Amino acid sequence: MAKSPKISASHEPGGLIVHISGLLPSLSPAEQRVARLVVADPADAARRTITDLATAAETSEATVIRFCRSVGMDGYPQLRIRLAAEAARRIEPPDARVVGGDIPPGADLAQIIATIAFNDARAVEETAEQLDPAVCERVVDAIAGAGRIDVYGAGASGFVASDFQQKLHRIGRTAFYFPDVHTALTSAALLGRGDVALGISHTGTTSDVIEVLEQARARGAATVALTNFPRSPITEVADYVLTTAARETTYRSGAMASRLAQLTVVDCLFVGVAARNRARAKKALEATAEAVQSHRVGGGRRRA
Amino acid sequence: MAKSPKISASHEPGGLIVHISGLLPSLSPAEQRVARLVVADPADAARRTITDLATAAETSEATVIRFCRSVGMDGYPQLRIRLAAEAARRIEPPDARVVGGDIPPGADLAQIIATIAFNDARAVEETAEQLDPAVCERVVDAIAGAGRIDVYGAGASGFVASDFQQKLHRIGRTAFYFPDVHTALTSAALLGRGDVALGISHTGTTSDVIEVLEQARARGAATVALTNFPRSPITEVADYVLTTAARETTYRSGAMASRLAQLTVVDCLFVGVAARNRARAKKALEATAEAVQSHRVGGGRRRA
DNA sequence: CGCCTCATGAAAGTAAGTTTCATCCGTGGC
DNA sequence: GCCACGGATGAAACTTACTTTCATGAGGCG
Repeated sequence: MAKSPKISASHEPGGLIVHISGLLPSLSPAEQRVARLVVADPADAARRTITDLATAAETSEATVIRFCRSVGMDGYPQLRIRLAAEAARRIEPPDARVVGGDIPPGADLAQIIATIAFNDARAVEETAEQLDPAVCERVVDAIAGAGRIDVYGAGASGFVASDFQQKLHRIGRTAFYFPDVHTALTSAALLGRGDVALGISHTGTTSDVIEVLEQARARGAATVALTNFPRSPITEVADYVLTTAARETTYRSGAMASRLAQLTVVDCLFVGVAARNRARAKKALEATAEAVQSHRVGGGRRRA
Repeated sequence: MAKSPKISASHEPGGLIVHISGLLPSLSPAEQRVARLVVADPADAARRTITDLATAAETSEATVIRFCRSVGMDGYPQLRIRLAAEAARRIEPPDARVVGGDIPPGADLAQIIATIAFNDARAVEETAEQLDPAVCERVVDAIAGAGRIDVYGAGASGFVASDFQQKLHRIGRTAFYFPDVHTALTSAALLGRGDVALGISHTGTTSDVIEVLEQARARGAATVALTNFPRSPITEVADYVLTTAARETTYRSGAMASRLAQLTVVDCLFVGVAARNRARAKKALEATAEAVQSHRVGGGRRRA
């Protein structure tokens, strides 16, 4: 299979910290220790010398340098400066207790709400910051010109996939979503050049989705991956990689923020596609809105 | 003037750059050359090495160090970091063009992304702000103690409903979602005291959802409405009303931000319920996570 | 079991930052 | 005119930080 050059976001304009946490699972254990220190307190890390940081991470200077390279820096001094800049830009979070992403056992509901909202909003913002408009553009082009679009996703990502399918459908693009792997595989087998397959997986390791995307690619379709981890397996079967920037890992915040981030990306694609043919998209949307009108009761803000 | 080892205890409150330009006249000629370079482009200076900067200022490294001391720094690395931080802070924050909520016809993708993310994040934050923890508490209580939970929603809200159902199911609560009105009505008819019915409708006017909620209420179940409009029809059949705060109205931003706001609310409820029985919820989540483990590739980290 | 790949830190090597010190230059006193 | 004197300055010695190289060992695969 001819592997076309993969397009992914190699830039990390918005947040270095976010970028690093996205790469975290693809790092070696020792590098992860360094990464965690850096992410936990960027300003502090910027103050440390390389030897100091190495000691704190219980590893050698060499590993710290490797870590720098892994996240795309030239060397330690560059990382230091970027971290300092990042830390300065970072606005003080509203409330320390809210930041951890984790919710303390004794938390009351007000606290829970604040924490979740903070993390959700952050995920959305940071995702947008690190999204590469150029890659999006290519994906939008592909979707806008596609004969058919298949959207794949399992579990929580399945909802997002399904949502995107519905959106595309509403503006008159031929799009499908399959809750079932077998059906999805069958569909992928029928894709061809000019079609698009979009696979969504937060971890990037969902084998079902990867498998289907692989199939689609083998058939000549353009493949797009949407994941939180830019070096996860799913990116290897994708022509275009779009990443979210949800930092949460704990079970409670679980897939929550990542879902919102995924939806944000999907919305951007959707609006991009709709903008390609504004008039037609608008007409289609109005038609579909009208279709459900009879299922609305008066008294709302819509016409009777 | 001149140089005594330490003049003032070097507190340069507002800006390092400002501080430096204030000291400029008291510096020696060679130091002034350095200072001017630094003030002219702090970010650039931060990137340079000491030798580099010395050369650019047509002086020696020693003088650069002297300059560092003169402005109250320990040495060159510290200056560099402070400069990087300073430069980062200087960057103009938001961007007026993004705030409007509407996307202009000629917008490029970068603009689209910024706009959507801004509105999405805002919707999440504002929703959290106006959510009434007391009402949430009651709803959480009801759900936590319910024999059965039905979640209703149509169209885009259907995804949210479905998502919530899945979440509740994962922590061992008996929850249902029905994509079809008839089935939903049937289910509602079987609810009773101690059960909970949650209806989601952005506009609050979706007759299908209202009808089902009404049915559930008639059977004695506690009814909860999640809508953006606190006086919409759906609120009339609900014991508890939770509202989102998505301001968007145009077709483009359409149901997008509202969906995220709904998800945020749903996540809050979910975490609230999970927190009611932390141990059991955790166990259930771990068990379900384990169940899908075999559908993930590369259990640990991925490619280098 | 042998081969390979990869992660890792010790140590060697290089570059950056810091200190020391001799020189230079202007100033003011004799 | 000559000579201290003191500050400014850069060359070079020196120290520390950063980077590379390489040997080792663990884990995976045939």
